[in-house]
Amino acid sequence: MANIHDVARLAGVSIKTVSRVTNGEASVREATREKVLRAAKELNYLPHRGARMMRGRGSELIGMITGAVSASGAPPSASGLSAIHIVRGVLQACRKAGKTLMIADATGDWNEVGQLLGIFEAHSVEGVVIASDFHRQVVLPLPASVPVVLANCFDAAGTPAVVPDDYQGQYSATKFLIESGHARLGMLGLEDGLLASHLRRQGFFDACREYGLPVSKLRFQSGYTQEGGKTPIGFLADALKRIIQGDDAPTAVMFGNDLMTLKAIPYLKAAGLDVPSDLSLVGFDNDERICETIQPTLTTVQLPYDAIGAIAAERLFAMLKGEFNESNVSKVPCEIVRRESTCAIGARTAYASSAAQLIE
Amino acid sequence: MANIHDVARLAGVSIKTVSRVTNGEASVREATREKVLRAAKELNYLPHRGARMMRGRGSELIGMITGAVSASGAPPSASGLSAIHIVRGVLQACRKAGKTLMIADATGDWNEVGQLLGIFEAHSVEGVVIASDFHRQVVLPLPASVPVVLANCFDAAGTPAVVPDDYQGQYSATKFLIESGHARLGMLGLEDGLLASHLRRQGFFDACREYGLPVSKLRFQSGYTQEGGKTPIGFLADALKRIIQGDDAPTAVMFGNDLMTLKAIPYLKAAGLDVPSDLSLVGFDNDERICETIQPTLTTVQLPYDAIGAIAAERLFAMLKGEFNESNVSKVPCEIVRRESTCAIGARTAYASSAAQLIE
DNA sequence: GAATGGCATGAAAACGTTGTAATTCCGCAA
DNA sequence: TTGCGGAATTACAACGTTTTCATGCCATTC
Repeated sequence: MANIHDVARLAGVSIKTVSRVTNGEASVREATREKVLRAAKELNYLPHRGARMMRGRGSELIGMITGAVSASGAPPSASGLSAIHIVRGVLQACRKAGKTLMIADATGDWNEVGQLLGIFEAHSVEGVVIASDFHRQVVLPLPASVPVVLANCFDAAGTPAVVPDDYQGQYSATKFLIESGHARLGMLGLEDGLLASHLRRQGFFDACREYGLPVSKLRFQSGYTQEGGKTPIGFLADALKRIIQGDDAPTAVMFGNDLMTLKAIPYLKAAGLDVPSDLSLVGFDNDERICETIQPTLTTVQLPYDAIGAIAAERLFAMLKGEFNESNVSKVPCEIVRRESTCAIGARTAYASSAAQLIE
Repeated sequence: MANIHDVARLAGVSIKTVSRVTNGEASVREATREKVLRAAKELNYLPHRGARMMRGRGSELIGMITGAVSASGAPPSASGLSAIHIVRGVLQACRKAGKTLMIADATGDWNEVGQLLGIFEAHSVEGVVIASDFHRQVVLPLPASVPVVLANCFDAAGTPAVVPDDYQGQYSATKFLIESGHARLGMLGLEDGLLASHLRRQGFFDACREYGLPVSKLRFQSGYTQEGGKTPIGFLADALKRIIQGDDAPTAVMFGNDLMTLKAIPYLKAAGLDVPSDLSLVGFDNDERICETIQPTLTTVQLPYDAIGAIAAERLFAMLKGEFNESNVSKVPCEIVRRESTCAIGARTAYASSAAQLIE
């Protein structure tokens, strides 16, 4: 393969001029430029990538570390939504910006991140997006020598991060229900200990307080977990029962994710409750495979993984351009997606408060 | 990032010795080797790819073109299994071989493949794996100037390809049922026109003929489709009804994928049929999110996407080493995965052949 | 004891590109 | 003509690795 010297010789100029032309720099006379281009074409010249990398030039390469690929197909963990959506968001942003994405899969082992960062660096990526499978705080093997943006996670060191606004999401959903006329609400949250669980509970309670609704601890249940893909149906049913039984049973229940909402529906049916006329349901995640395919279609809060990925990538691009970023953690709002599983309280038919007793 | 000089300094040797160690060359005393490795580890040293490439080594970079990422979250298409599993297989093989994977998403548009190949080439990848979302024949924008292996698809030009053996998969499943004592079989296949649909139908019929079972066209239904994520439940129910009604109703039914099996179960229940005592069910794909979580767990034929990805990558590596490959298309066997939805015919209880009439 | 040869190691060159700083070119005003 | 300023161009030094060749060391052989 011809190199820059061959082209320079053939065109009768110096190698630097060839370099200028191939990089589209200014200060090259048109006649010279054409000479060089002709020579390059004749020799079928392509700049050697390795040599370019060595000079630290922009590689147009973005790295991404995720566990989403190896987790694919496995039963969902804390959030029902696959982090592959974050990958998708990053991919789209990269494509728009003309960057190429290199993906490394940490197979869920956060300890591998350091090594993977090294590999990316060896390939001279311009920057790296590190995505977590769920919203949490992490510790990076610092200091990373390439620009890093965290997606769906954040650290104590102040690394730029993009996370979902779980608090606002649940707050908005609660507000939406209240403004639809619901005065008694229930919630079956994710397992305790998760950051999302904590934030959403807070959003739920705050919205209730703000509207003067009684916040009954009884109507908030959590701790729903999944062990090795098997859903402890019994637990779900028990928690659900505690939420919807009694005289002042809620007219709407919000869930930790769409999947548990899906699993709850048979129990509600067994209890003789119609959705949404007897009970409005609100999921979380906006997993379209669930929300759009069940009957009735599911109103839910969107966990904006696509947007998180896209925004993380854009923040990275901004950093690469040297733009300074004031706030370290961007919170992406979780919008409510209205479908058929909720209705205004006016349209609600009689609610058999004792129906919950039928559940076993 | 530390470079070879830093390591050499820390280890108290020359850079050449470090180079020898990192490349596994002989002629390094064990004590020296250890010193170097320790220093490299401490500095988190990784050889710079660019510099390596300049010395004529490969980039250790593999490209992959897929539509799986952009398709994630969307309702499944022809096959219920996401092609992300193929990505996973490729990723694992790459990791094992010390290669780094670059992923480009064709967003389902096959016309983009040519352009993406160009981008990969500009990044001097050593080779590319192109994966299809479903088993089919494709046309490449030839000639690609980098080695290419096709996964889950093939072309007429004889590009090396790795595909699932749909014929053998359905043949094996049929044989398995027959040898379990089932003498009347039904099948609800994928939509017509799909290659997989054709091959599996052939496998089903051939196995039946081989064992002298009557092959009733009536008991084979196909054409099940999905439009924009909405499942035409009515169609599924009708086809199912045609298969299981009548006096000589089948004792086992095989489906085009796990998802349609899942959707069929409520109808079978409504018809008063117990699975597996009245009717054995066999899915296709081995989508663990479905097979392992429904009751009873689903016996199915594994669509070996992971293996396809891994084998495609390994064939690519072999090509890169200059190994010549005789056969162009590798067929990966589809193994049956036994779970609870099938039973031997001896264990079968009385079967109400008229039950199908209850379905509406 | 000196010469030989094999092994472990090191110094310096080379790979192809880009960045830096210096140099040449060119048109124009003095 | 000379001087000047800015544009165009060039020479040369990096970048981090591998390769080539030279060297030091030690045991073996004569």
